[in-house]
Amino acid sequence: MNYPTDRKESKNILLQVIASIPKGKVSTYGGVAALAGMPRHARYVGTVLKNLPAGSKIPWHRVVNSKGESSFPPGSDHWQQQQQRLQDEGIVMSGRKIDLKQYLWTP
DNA sequence: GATATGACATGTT
DNA sequence: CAACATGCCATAT
Repeated sequence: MNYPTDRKESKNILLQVIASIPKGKVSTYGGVAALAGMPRHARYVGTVLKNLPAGSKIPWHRVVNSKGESSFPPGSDHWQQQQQRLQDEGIVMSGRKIDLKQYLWTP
């Protein structure tokens, strides 16, 4: 059998990957997709996170775009949430971006 | 099934 | 470095 074309499965795999990002590190949408074995599905990762029930234990804040920025509109609630949580994990930001060279999770 | 949308990525200006 | 253009692909209408 090939790789999971079942939406249900693939979604769980993505969530599992995201859940395994260690505290203090981050990953990118594309990175998560790749680690989950589905290249070019960066946008799908976003779609999945969007549908997460509020209060989910999934560390969605550890997923940023390839530039190391939050994908949310600067200043928005989610944006602040994310910034806050990342900072609480010891991640230092230079401006609105974080240094992927330093914080990107590489298993 | 055609068209639009989006928590993306990458290459060009 | 920032703005713009293209490519990508699952979902929603």
